[in-house]
Amino acid sequence: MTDGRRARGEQRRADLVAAAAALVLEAGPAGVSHRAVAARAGASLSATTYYFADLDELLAAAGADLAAAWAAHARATVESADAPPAELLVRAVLPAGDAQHVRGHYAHLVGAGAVPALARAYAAGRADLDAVVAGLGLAWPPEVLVALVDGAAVAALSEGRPVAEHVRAVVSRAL
Amino acid sequence: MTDGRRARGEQRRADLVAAAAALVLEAGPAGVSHRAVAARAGASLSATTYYFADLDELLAAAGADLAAAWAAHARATVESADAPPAELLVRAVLPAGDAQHVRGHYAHLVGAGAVPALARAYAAGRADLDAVVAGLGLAWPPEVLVALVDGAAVAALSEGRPVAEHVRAVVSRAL
DNA sequence: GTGTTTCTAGTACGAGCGTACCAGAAGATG
DNA sequence: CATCTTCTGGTACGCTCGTACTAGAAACAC
Repeated sequence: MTDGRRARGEQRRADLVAAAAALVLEAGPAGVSHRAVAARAGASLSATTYYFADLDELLAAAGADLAAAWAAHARATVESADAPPAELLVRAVLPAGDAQHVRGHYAHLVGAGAVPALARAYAAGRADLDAVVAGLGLAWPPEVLVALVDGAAVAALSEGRPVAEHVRAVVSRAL
Repeated sequence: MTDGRRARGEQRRADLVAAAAALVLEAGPAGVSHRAVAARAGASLSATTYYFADLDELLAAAGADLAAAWAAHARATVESADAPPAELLVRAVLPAGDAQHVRGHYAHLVGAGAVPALARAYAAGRADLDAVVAGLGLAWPPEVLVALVDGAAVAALSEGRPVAEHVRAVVSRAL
């Protein structure tokens, strides 16, 4: 291996980004601090400031990661094709995980547009998502279908109701 | 007036709640601190702890205020009936104000379900909203229509695009 | 080996936070 | 008048935060 330092450093950096992304899903963007990320990644506090100029940069990297993972999850779900289209739609748009993860996902989503780098990442992810959803063969344009799922999810989150269940009910009422 | 102290105290308390609600819309729930609320309401720091046992209680009061205001705004918009139904739908569901207000509204919405008192307030507000939207005479159930607007708004927020514009586009594509 | 770059660990500073406490002003009651 | 309750203002404690700084370990080049 030439230059093991570089490789080690990139691994460390990736660990920090992954830890930050996990924290976003678990505790929302506000739960991401230098110290929390370091502890989660098993690194020292200084590592976070060595690899990222400030917290915004770390959050942006984590957000780009989350946006990419979200689009990849959607693609894998739709391509598995192991359920009716409406069910695939719901599973593709909603992130996997418990209620806290879903809440973290949407909290991050709502705040993402205020950070240009994240806005771009999510625009790209959403374009990917729309393309995938269009392949489901449902009657509406993909933006409409995705909005339906997102909107139903927000409603469920605001009332503290089970998200997937409520989303399925709204989708079935619409199709 | 009998007992001017009591009346003065209730006014003070209402001022604090209003200040907290304004801060939620301007800076999101994370922007609400005892000190920020006190400064905004023109009160001293101690007033916030005198009227509210802790920050959660203050946030809950502000949230209940926001939920009620949101439902009232929707009702007034629909009852004005001074635009086509689709446009009334968009105006009723989206909060008035600039992009920051809309972002604050949805950030608060997503987090509300985690606090039982807020979940109840928003459930009541949403029931009100659904009833009002049902009166628009559009082809879909109100939950579906509201979800469409909320989902489109979240998409726009995540990409940093103008919200109302994007929501109108999605709604017109769906109807 | 020496020297250089990359990375880690530890510590420190100043700021803002939630919250608690207390002295006193303001108004009501007798 | 005096007394009691309600409310206000000011201050303080302990904590976490972002960020900066420095010393040294680790991996490479020569």
